[in-house]
Amino acid sequence: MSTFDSVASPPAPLDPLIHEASRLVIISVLNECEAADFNFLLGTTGLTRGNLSTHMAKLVGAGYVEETKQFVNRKQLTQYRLSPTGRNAYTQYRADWVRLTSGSGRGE
Amino acid sequence: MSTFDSVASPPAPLDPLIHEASRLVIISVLNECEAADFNFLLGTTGLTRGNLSTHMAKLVGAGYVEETKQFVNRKQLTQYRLSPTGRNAYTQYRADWVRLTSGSGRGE
DNA sequence: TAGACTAGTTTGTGTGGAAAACAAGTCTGT
DNA sequence: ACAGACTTGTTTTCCACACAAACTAGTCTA
Repeated sequence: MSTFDSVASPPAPLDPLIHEASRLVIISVLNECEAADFNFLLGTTGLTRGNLSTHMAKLVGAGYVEETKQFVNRKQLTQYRLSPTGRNAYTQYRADWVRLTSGSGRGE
Repeated sequence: MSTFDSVASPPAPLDPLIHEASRLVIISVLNECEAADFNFLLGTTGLTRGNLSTHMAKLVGAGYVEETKQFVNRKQLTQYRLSPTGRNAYTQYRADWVRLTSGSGRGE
């Protein structure tokens, strides 16, 4: 038996889908704005189209974000909004992050 | 010219060296404990040896962590501590993260 | 109807994180 | 004193995923 066998708890694993930097930006934007379209996110996040597209696909695929596609003025308009699941996950993520960076509950 | 040209500020880029989940755990542990040895980090982070080794190498390489190797009781003992640079970077990272997740300064 | 623009998606590529394999040294028993 | 197990890390291999370039689909202008 080593000195450590199960002394310290394995830290809360920080939902990778949210923790990834680009998606964290996207989600935090969506958390403020009730809904945001593709171009707005493009501007606020600074991502390329391809990148934004794949990240959104993942978030939608995970059920964190809801997608609405429509045509306005004969143009495609894709809008995104955080789902309740996504909002919960984001809240959970932030709590985990704070706990992690504040020393796992032992107090600073 | 598109609707967005430089409307929203490209968000603060969250130092990737710190943001990566495993290293974030490591650094936050080091930020509490004045110094920690390899096995202690192994226990608290839950990483494998190989993994921990490579992450520490990166942190040391970046100057965020200082490494001290010695022999105690004929055994190798490697200790790590956050450097001033690392501590600053960590502080900066946390500030960036908070700003990001609080809505880029527009206030929640 | 050709060419440019908008709005997004799909496809390659390279980085880098995770675990397996390896290395170097120590201790224990016989 | 030598074989085998254990400790303490390091190196190597593999694979997932983020990024950007290329592509697709539709609209507008001349």
